[in-house]
Amino acid sequence: MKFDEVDVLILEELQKDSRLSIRELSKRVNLSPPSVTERIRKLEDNGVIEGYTVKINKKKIGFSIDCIIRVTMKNGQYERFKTFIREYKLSEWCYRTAGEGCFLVKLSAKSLNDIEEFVNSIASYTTTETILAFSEVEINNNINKFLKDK
Amino acid sequence: MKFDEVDVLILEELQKDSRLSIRELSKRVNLSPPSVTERIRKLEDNGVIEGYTVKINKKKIGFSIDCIIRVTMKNGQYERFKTFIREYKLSEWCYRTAGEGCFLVKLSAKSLNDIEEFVNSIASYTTTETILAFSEVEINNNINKFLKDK
DNA sequence: GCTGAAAACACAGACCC
DNA sequence: GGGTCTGTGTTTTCAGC
Repeated sequence: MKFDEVDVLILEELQKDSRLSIRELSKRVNLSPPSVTERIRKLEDNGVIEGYTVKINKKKIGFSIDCIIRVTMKNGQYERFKTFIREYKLSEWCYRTAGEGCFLVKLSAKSLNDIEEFVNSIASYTTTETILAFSEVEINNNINKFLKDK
Repeated sequence: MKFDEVDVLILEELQKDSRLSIRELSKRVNLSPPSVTERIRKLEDNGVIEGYTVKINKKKIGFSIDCIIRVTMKNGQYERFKTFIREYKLSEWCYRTAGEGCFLVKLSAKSLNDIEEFVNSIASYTTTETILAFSEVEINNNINKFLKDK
């Protein structure tokens, strides 16, 4: 798809605040409101923009422990695990991985007990390695970081 | 903080589409627009709502490889690595971890060559284990999943 | 890509339950 | 805590260029 600097500017501004009005957005990128609307529509149609969401601070609502768990299937029951993890109440993301282990899962938990429960609940058909996160290193995720210097 | 079902409903709707107007939001949660505005303001002030952002599909803009790298420092140069990773052009998130390894880093890359470059660039003071992601398992991240059944 | 006018919306104040 | 009304200014949308 076509994709110019103005599109990147729009994505940057929406990344910082997706509730910005079209009007304010149009001022920041020096275009008229209808033009900005049209560009956003195209980015949505192309699937570059998947949606707009709110960032919720999980720590503020009691989920103070982040951990990543490496899950290895004992008997190749991949689909069983996938079905389970999609709706598991503490799961945030999950990747099917190459190398040691079969899945990498991120949990957001209230206590270590939550994590023990998780591990126990899949222990019959998996083995696990639990990696506790001490802290998160804040990363610059501005889309421009990925696209510049080419 | 206080936190009732209506607050959860508001967060759910904003999670699905943060560009909703206050009016539309108020219809969906059966409250008047001023009340919804006030609740959102409180959620923002309390830090539960950290911000509003756009979901960008990285695959659509050429970043088709996801990988997670376990980084171990040879000489404890944690700050050096943190400073590096914060602005590294392919990094998406990073955790300081307990257990084997010191950091877990997620990269979004265009090619395996990108990943080789990353590993090479920190090889002098770290050792790494690269975990390629075959695919992502789509997780239900509705905030209600975390809060229900208590 | 732009403008311009009509319709929809957000916000603030005053007031009440 | 919640709701309404009303006024003001802003924003979106759509037609036409």
